[in-house]
Amino acid sequence: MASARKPALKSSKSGNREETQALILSAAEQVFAEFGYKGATTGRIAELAGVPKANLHYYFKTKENLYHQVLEDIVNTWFAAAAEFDSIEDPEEAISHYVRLKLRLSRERPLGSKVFANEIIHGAPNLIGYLRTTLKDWTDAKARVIEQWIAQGRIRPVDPHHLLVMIWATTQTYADFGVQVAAVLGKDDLEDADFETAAETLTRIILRGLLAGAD
Amino acid sequence: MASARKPALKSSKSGNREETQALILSAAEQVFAEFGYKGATTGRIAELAGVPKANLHYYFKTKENLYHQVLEDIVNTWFAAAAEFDSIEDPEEAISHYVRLKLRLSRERPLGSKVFANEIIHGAPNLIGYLRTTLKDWTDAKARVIEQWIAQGRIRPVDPHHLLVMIWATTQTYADFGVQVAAVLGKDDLEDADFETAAETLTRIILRGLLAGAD
DNA sequence: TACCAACTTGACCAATCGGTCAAGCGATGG
DNA sequence: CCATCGCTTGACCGATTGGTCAAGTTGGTA
Repeated sequence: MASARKPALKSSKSGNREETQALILSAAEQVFAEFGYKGATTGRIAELAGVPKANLHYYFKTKENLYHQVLEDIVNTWFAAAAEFDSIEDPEEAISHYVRLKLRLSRERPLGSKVFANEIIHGAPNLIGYLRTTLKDWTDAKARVIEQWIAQGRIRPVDPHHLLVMIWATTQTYADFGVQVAAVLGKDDLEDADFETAAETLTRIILRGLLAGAD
Repeated sequence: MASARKPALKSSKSGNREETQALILSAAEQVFAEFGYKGATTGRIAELAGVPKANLHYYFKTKENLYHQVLEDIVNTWFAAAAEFDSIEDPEEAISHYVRLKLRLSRERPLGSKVFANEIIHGAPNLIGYLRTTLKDWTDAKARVIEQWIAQGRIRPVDPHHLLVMIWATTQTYADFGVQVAAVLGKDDLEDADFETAAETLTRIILRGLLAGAD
């Protein structure tokens, strides 16, 4: 034998099962982001993934099924990232960190953000339950922390939920509406420097708006 | 004669030409907003407008054509609204007005906002020219005004373009992501009071962030 | 009355798409 | 060597959809 392969359970000829699935999922994210759910075709996804369409349907029973997986992946990524930040206790540091974290996700995973945005814009038919339970709970918990900061006089009084919405909106816009932002900046694409300027501008305005003086 | 009608050019049996076209455009905006370009079907649009599909194609040659009209209507509305604001000269008043204006548009015309958002998310294939010319020019002009404010020490130094992006993002999110916002607020739909709270929160944070003290 | 232009509409078609299927392939184990 | 199992794939199908068409209908006009 030339070498001992390491088949997880069974081996196969080209790549292993998980590799192919990941390839399809990645292609699906890209195509769903670019064309929307209905506009995406399993044929195009398969082509981008480099597999025949029938093979795609071997790993994912239906297009809807595949879409659900893509959505779930994205939501999990975001949620895992959000957890990392939950512990910070100083308002300035916490908000600054969160803004930069979300901005980095917009930079690194814009396609996922677009798929998510698409889903929400169309009424979130597949995520409404998640929004009303998991996301709402997380938001409420975060809002309570913000209210504590307000009660302690550490930040000015603002509506905590709307503050969180504001942070989501301003950071995700650099992924979802990246084309528009780039256009008004006179560029073809957003670069690292633009994200750095965005982070500076956002944190400055929001933090100063929250911290400056007493009420 | 019972009454003298006023046929624009020629009369017809049910409604006049412009009325029917407006009906179709309104239905199209709704269906495009809900299902995206590809997901929208001319059949559904026609049904919602109360005309046979063939009649829809009599007034609008192709689906793409109809979509262009919907987009143009929205862009024109926004641009007309933006012009109304251009003259205000005091930073605080100007920004407060602009935020409330855009928030009102999100409240009153969320479907148009969603169609626009959809188009941008998918790479703005039909609007990239508009973004790079008309919108960029308007943005640059506005940015110059903001830079004057900064030079005059009337607001703190921030990147003017990113400030404008911030205002767009925060206000349009209440239209495009209304379902998500409502969900984390624990409601089924956003109400007038929510838009008022949003306006308060946004203007407070942004204005205080811009105005507070010297640098 | 006769005619015409604008408008309406049901029936229809070609193209696309999601999904199926059966035949085939490669490797493992007996 | 053969049987089996997981995987691959080209060909195919029914359903949907954008768009067409030809036969109407309506109302104004000469």
